[in-house]
Amino acid sequence: MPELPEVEVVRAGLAPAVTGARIDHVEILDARSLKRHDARRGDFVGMLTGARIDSVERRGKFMWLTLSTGDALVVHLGMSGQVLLREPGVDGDRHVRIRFDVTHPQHGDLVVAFVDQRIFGSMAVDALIEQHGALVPTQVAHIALDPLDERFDDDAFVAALRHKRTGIKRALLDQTLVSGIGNIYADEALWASRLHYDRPTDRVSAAQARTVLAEARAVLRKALAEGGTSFDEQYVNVNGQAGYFAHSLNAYGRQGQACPRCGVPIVRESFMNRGSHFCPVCQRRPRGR
DNA sequence: GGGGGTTCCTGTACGC
DNA sequence: TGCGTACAGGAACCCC
Repeated sequence: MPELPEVEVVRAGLAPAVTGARIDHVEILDARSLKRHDARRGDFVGMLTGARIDSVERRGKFMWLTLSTGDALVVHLGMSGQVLLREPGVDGDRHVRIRFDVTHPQHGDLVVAFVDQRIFGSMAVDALIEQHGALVPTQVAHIALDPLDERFDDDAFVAALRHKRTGIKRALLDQTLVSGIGNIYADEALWASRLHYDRPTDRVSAAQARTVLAEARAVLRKALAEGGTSFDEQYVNVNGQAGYFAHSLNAYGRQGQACPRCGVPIVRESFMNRGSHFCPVCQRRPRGR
């Protein structure tokens, strides 16, 4: 499931292939993949056809292609989204929702396929606004910077986290506080920090907040270096290849297996409609929870 | 106004 | 074998 490392792998693979390319043709195979597109701003196909792709950007789990028209094509992969690069005429990918025919001045013709089994992802054409000295789509403006962004303000994060009145995992998943972290890397960062997922944020010390931020950074960087986390066919890079980080997980998906630190079996609990994996010894449950 | 529960969606795994 | 059901979760949305 795409979190920051997976989206960045896709962005980095897409950028050299499509930067400078012109969008010749757009085909919508499933309009549900346009749920983020505001039709009042214009027709999706019409706003893209003929546009040149100038760059491929990312903030957190959102990605966007800046266009010569001044707009951006926003991409969110959701749970199962993929962006695949294909040779023209090569069909056969399942669950293709939107298909783009592009022409690159050096690389020639290319097909960009937006594939999404569960349709939690989507695409949209959106206006760009200036923020933090950069241009971002309006629908991405509320998303915080991610911890790998050099402009990320550690002190502000620590203060905002401790000011909240919620559990620490819920806060880590709050994309307006810090972006790019999803269920897998939240569990991993909390395991590395020896913090229980339901620890109240107003009872997290400044030192602990810095630790969990540092561990989140470390796990995101390591996963990025290994090409992201793949459990099945739901996450692949633009060439359809899986990442290797699943082999490096310490807590996520390891319920019943020994904690790599203390040997006690990892526990999985349902929390926020998803699984939370933690070591019951290393990550003590907060009192009264 | 912020916290937290619900909802969207489909392929896979599993039980009967 | 086949059917029904639970499960996976990012983020918008809504209610309190």
